[in-house]
Amino acid sequence: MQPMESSQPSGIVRVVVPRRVWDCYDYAVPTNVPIPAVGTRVRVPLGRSRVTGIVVEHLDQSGFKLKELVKVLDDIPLVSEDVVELGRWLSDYYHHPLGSVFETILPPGARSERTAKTRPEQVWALVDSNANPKIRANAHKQREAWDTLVAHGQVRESQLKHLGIQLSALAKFESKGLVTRRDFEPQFTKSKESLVPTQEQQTAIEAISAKLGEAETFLLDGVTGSGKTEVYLQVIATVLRQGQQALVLVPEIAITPQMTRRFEERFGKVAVLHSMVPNARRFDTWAQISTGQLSVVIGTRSAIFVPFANLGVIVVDEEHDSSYKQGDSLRYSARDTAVFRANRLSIPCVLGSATPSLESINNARNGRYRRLRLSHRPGMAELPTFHVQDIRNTPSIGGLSEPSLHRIREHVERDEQVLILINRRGYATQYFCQSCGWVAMCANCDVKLTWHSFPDSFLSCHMCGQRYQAVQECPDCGKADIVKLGVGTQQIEQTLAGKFPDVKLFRIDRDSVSTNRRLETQFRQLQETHDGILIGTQMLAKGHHFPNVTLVVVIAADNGFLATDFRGPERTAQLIVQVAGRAGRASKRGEVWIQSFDPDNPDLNALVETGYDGFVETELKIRKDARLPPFGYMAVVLAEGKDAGNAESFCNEVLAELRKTELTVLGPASAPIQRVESQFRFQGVIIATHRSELHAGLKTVERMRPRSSLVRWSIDVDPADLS
DNA sequence: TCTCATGCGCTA
DNA sequence: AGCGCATGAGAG
Repeated sequence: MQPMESSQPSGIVRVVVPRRVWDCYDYAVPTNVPIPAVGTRVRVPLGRSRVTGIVVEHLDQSGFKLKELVKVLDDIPLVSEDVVELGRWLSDYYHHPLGSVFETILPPGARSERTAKTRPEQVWALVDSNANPKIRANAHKQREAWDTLVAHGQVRESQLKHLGIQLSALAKFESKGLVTRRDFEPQFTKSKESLVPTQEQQTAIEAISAKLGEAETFLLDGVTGSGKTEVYLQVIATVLRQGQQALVLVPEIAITPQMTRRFEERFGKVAVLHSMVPNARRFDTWAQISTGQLSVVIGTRSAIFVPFANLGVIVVDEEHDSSYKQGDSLRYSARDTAVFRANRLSIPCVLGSATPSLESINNARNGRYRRLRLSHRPGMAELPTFHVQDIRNTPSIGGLSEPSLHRIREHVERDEQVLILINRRGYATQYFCQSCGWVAMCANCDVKLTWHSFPDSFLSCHMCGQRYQAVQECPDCGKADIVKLGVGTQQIEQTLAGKFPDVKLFRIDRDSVSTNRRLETQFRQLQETHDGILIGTQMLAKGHHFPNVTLVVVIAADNGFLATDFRGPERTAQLIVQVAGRAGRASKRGEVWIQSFDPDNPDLNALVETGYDGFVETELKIRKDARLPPFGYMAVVLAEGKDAGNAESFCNEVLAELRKTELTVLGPASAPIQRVESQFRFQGVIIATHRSELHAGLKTVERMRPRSSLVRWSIDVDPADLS
């Protein structure tokens, strides 16, 4: 591009830059360049360097002396106008710098100068499989390419590298009329018939379908096995018939294979987006969705930012799942963002869960959402019965009480499977000296180290990942009196191996199954056998079903019900109900026993006596009395720094400013984990009666800057936990 | 965030 | 004076 110092700009664009800044920057568009549309990536000078930004607005004039933009990177905008608007809302709602918001929104890879590929994938097929073309003897590459081609009949663009075929060879064959090239169309194994919906499903499908094109949020409250997915599928089928697109958010990729498979069987072509998809492909998928080449998208949290040409519905599956909340940088909730985006687009949003969050239940009660219930489980067992096992003054072996062991024996002897669920939240195996009380701690974080036996004995910090040797002698008193404290899956496994030497044990946790593939194998083995004991953590709550399990024993539930974090009880109840819902089949009703040192706990009792609905009643009352969410609006201010004094005093400055408003301000106090990676952490909690008060207050402090650049701070609106 | 200018303490 | 580093301001 030639320099254009004296030229009149053809227009002015306002650009967000990928920096942690609140403001946009204005640039002149050179005369011979067409004005790039809103959402287009542009290369612009910023200070001494050049950055890739996004056009967010067109202007006629600007009060600044403008520089010219260097290059327009996209022909079609990478970000849709509604996502540009979404970015503004996110910056406002989460009190986060606009530039940084767009860093979160854009797919990684968008910062390079590469343009996205919107052309569909190409396939080359042989015209005549018996053809014998003349290939020069020294053209080895061509010869190999031809042989591979003959072996495969046809090759896809994405296979070329793997097969070692060069594009130039294919081009040559094509020019000689030996191969033809066409756009790749995935085989449409003509839709497995949609299932015949139950009455309840039908009601839900009709209710949602009646509101296509309207801003309405549905809470699809359906017990495990009631067929929420079929409701999604049939609603989406209607949306596609109207020529629109659909977005399905899922919490984690570990649970998507089955979901994705079902969608592919029904719709053929489905775009999948998650962090394991390579950057370049994610980037291209974005572009193809924005041009309307792809219609159905399944993705994790960040898929909520994908630009759609014509979106018709958003589904958020397992809406209660905390992985929808991002824990750093822009601390957004993908579920709440989905509700907002759907509303703005005037399309329905469907939040599905067997254990809805208290927020969503409250929103359904006050009329913001419409609640649809699926209470039947076609072809499946009734939900198991719940019981409390009082383990005060009861002997226990390696975490399992005598009565629990007894019960396990009964079920095992009947050739049924047993599942042991360990509530691992904030609960791990610690390394502890019996003589002097020393506990192994991380040197950089104020966190007790977790002991692991696999692949060999070592200690690790779950905050920073640092590993330490598992010493035999106590570093404080020198005695070899070290024991491992706390119930871990390994310990339970050892106890059970001793008690039931003939029963096959399956242990499922992050230590034993490091890859998803191993996880799948474990699950498959488990489903093939009839007996066996399954020991695991919250990983068991997702996706898989255990038809032969008739007994679930829950260990360490008290950890959650008595947690200092106000969401502890909600999380624990959801975990227990989710796992219980995955056990049992039509012929055999299962039972769930929860071991507890605190059997009179109101939350626990409500859960056991009246199920999740009853728990919700009790817990909502507790939250209301304490003015906690969803009855109060909350934010957390967190300041971190190497120098504890600086971090604390800045936290205090922010809180002092907030105290000038009507808000309730608590703190500063050390964060529940006082130190992470050698940074001291202080936090304050802010509670408001009205959402608008909270935002007005935070607005007054959002742009504050610590005196020392070594102190970093953040605002967390609607925190998922207080740590 | 990144980059640069400024100014302070320290050394020589 | 000259270097290294912390601090603060500005970027269009």
